[in-house]
Amino acid sequence: MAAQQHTVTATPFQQAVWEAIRQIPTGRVTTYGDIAAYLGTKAVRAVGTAAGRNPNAPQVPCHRVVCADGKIGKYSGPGAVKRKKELLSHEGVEIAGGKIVDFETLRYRF
DNA sequence: AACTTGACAGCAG
DNA sequence: GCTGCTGCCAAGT
Repeated sequence: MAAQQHTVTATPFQQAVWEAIRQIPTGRVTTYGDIAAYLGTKAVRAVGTAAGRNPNAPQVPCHRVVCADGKIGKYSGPGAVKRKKELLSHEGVEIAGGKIVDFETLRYRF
């Protein structure tokens, strides 16, 4: 009888968000709003919250998720935003003035 | 069970 | 063009 294990069962919503982010290929970016729309909801805030709580760091490239205006948004850890810029720049996404260059072009569509 | 917070987005001033 | 408020939904306290 298996007692309830301490398995941190993330809610279906969270898993859906991580799966959506996981589909973003390298050198590509998407917005929280797009993910929300892909999930069929308007809860862009909830999507952002889910991304911040993402325990699958390398598997879920949440650094490829930015604001709808092409701004970087936020990230977790010290020097978070700066690190996010570096990661994106390293993947071929050019950033200028804290915003993505040719954002609409690099924007990935589900 | 209720209130507050939160990795946003859109519109008004 | 920037700042501020509102709306959205879920998770945490």
